[in-house]
Amino acid sequence: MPELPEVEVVRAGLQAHVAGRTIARADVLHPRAVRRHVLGAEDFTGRLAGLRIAAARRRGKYLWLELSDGEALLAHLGMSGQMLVQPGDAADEKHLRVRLVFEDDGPELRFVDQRTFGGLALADLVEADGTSLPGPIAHIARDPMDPAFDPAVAVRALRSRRTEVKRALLDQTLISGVGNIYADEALWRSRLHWARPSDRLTPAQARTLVDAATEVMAEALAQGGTSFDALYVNVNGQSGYFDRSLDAYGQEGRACRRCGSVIRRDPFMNRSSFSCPRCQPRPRRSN
DNA sequence: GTTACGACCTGTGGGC
DNA sequence: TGCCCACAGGTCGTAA
Ligand SMILES: [Zn+2]
Repeated sequence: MPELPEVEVVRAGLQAHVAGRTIARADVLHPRAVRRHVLGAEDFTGRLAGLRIAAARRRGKYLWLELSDGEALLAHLGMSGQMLVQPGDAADEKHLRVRLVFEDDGPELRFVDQRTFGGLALADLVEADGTSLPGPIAHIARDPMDPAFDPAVAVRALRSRRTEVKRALLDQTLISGVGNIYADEALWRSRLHWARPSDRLTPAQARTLVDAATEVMAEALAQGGTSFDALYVNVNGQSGYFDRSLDAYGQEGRACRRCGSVIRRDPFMNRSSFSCPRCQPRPRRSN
């Protein structure tokens, strides 16, 4: 699903609805949802009972709940994960994977995930570059909404890679939070073709791209994120509206808003890249 | 260490 | 109706 703006919408919902509450019980309904918790589902549920949720945090597309014992409940939504705040008497969702029940009388927190690429795990917090992070994601780069994000660092990282610029932009260890939608939008705004060699971008081009990614994700967050269907929703099951503002992603056959050319689709990493043939010409060889 | 690819899942929509 | 294929907001393990 969910790229940075959509995950941030979920984080804010968790902060509002579960921070400060104490977990009474956790149920794992599908073992694959906790496959990253190496000690297994029993250990996972056993250790959560009785812990209080202090805060909901995020880096890139990863979320975590800071717990009262100093651990973190780390979550990734994968392609189809949802965090839903639901009354306990609401019927189980078809793809309900994990349920958290609280000691108060308030609603449950449900992790629902059709494709099961997402998951939850308990992890220790570690110190990385002056920031407390769950150990398993200590290698993930800062995202553009991080107050300590340094665009110059991201520019250097992108230009150090011998690969296509879109591959670099999607590499979460260089800059985090960008996925297929916002990569295509940032490239369109920067007038760069996705196959341009990342290490041959000028510093100014790379900076334009980083700034475009930052801006498009901020605009998307203001619209509640991007959603084409009921798979991508906030904790109350509602979709965002940024799909109306997309200029490239999913726009094959439509006119480019800038030049009127017909937006094309190319196969890319078993998915798609959308771009404008005139604004984003294919690289010849060396640029 | 870097890079590229298929695997991991479930579901939907289109063509025949 | 049904079958088969293409495709979907992501990462991860493996191999070169
Ligand atoms: Zn154009």
